[in-house]
Amino acid sequence: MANLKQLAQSLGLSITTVSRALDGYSDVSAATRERVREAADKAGYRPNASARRLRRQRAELVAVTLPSDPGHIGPPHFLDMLSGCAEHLAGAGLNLVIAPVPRGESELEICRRFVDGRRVDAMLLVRTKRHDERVEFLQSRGIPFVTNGRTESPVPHPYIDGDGFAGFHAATQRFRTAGHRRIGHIAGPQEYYFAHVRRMGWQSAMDEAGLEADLCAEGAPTEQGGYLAALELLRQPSRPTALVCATDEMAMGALRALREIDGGNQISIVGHDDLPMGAYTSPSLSTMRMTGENLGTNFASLLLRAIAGEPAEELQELHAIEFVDRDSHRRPPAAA
Amino acid sequence: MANLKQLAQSLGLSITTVSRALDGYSDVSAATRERVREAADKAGYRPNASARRLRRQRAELVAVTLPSDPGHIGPPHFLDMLSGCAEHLAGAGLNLVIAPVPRGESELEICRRFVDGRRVDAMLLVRTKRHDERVEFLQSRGIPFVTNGRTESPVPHPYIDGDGFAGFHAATQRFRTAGHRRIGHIAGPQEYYFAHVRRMGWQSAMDEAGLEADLCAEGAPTEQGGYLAALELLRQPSRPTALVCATDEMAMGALRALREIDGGNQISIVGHDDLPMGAYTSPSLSTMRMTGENLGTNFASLLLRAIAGEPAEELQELHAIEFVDRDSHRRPPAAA
DNA sequence: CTTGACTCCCAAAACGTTTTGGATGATCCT
DNA sequence: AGGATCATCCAAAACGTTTTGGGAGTCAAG
Repeated sequence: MANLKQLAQSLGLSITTVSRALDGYSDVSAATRERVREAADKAGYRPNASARRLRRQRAELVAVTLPSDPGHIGPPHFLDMLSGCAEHLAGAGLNLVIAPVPRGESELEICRRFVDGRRVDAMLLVRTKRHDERVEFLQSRGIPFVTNGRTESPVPHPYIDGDGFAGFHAATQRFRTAGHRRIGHIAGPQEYYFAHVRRMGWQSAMDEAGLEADLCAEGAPTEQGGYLAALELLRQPSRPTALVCATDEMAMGALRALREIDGGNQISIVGHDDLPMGAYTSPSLSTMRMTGENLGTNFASLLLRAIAGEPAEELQELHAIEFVDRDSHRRPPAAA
Repeated sequence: MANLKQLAQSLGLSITTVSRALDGYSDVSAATRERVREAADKAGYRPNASARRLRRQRAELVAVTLPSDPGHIGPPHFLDMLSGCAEHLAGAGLNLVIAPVPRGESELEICRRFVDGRRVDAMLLVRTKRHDERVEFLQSRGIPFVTNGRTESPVPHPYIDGDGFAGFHAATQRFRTAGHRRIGHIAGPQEYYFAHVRRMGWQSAMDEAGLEADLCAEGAPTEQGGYLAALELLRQPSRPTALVCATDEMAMGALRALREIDGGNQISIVGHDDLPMGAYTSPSLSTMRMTGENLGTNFASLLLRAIAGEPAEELQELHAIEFVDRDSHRRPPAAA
């Protein structure tokens, strides 16, 4: 309610002393420290955030950019992630601001606005591209950041990601072991790292099995994108008997396509992300998910360490992918 | 990159003139204005946000508190809402910070921290209670805010809400018209306004139909809460033949209870919120949703008007509820 | 009595803006 | 010529902190 000056005046002390008393410095006597603290409490004093920020040259803020394209908004538990992340950051005196990207503006411009206007001390990036200009920009500015998802940047940066390659490799092998030979892949836009690496996982498993990796269709990372991509694969002369889909949303679109197609209920399918609604589709959607608890907290602590100056190499977390065993992947391999 | 002083020095002008040139004041000649603008562009100058905030005595920030209890995180499209809201606010130079509530701290304390530390110019509140201490606090401080959901506060405040009373009244009537007589209600915690008003809607429709409104069970606003509440109702000597549920999550819990109970597939059900996954349950979940597009944008513009000083009475939006016609409400009324 | 160490306090600078209240000439009117 | 008006510019204050670099005073040791 009041400011430091008024508080100091009412106590007959200097601004300096009051400030230092509240910050717990040892060069103010225990007695006055107590006296100051009491008065501050009673007055409901809170330091003015803007003033402190100006003086300390820190924004006490971290921004996370939210891509506005539908289907690009990241993992399903994104809000939980944000919430956990914000909570952890708050413990370190940082607040999380969300930076949506308006139509017509690029994510890069948003980063620029936040960073060059010194509005933030650090940034969080989601849905990284293989070649990500936001990453390059932040690196050029030397501002700490952590990405959710890797990139192909030549200079290392902190990230947290799931091992999509291994996950999709294993899922493809699982189908192969079950007897499938025509295993298709519904891929996301290949400029995204996650989409690319998932496709590589599928492809590598196909190669190792000596199977041709020709049943691949790419689409937008949405229900509709998955639907269209699935239709494309189902029009092929020799249909797939199993589909490995880049995301659950795409998998749900693929399920819709399968329902519309004769014999579609004979085709196995698996997605990725473990969207809650996957448990309710029919058949319920088998899927994969990143292991490790509370992505948000993890994300936040990586960021805090990055701010503290730890080198990027020590701030890279690659988590295993676990299979979520439901019904949609158990169709007979011979049919279709 | 640079600051005003350096910019001024390099141009041989005063700080004042540079500042005013950039802000487009008319007391600097068109020629110098242009010259300054070019130099600023080339230097990539952005005013330091903290300094501006301190001087202008505005935080340029708005906070929204996120309750951390599971199932309390508000509407399903909450993230979309936040995103739309943040985007709209950004147009007015305001950024949106999310303020999660850590365990052991109350939402009120969070509000206090943000408001008294002058970290924000305004606040957004979600999941209001009938008697909401956050609302009282913000009113006492005179800081602008908008709630998502009404309260019973004696002094009016800006809000945006769906007409839950009418929605649940209509849904109950719909069951009555279809021949149901034993229509139950699965209620959310009654301290929440939305939960209370939805219950009142059901009750009033029952009263009008001359039916006894005794089949009501209250639970946490989660899947599990709905499950438990449904079991409670199904244990009654005379079971309900239809259930009106406070939220979709609770309705999905109720569906689970029905699956476990003999004859449960004969009981009609309807939820509220239009969660995306409701389309995939079996039976697909009939539900309700608030009309009006982009809640977030709406929310933001109400807030901007509140900041501009419009009286609260003109900033209250009550939106109609529309029925989402799927399968779960079409079970025969006679069974069970 | 001096010296040094120690405790407790403070004045002033600095952070980078925005805004107030002129100052300086030039131009125009009478 | 004298005054008024206008177009440009600027010095300095202010916003509320944190931090630097001491300044008194006390006390114990030399």
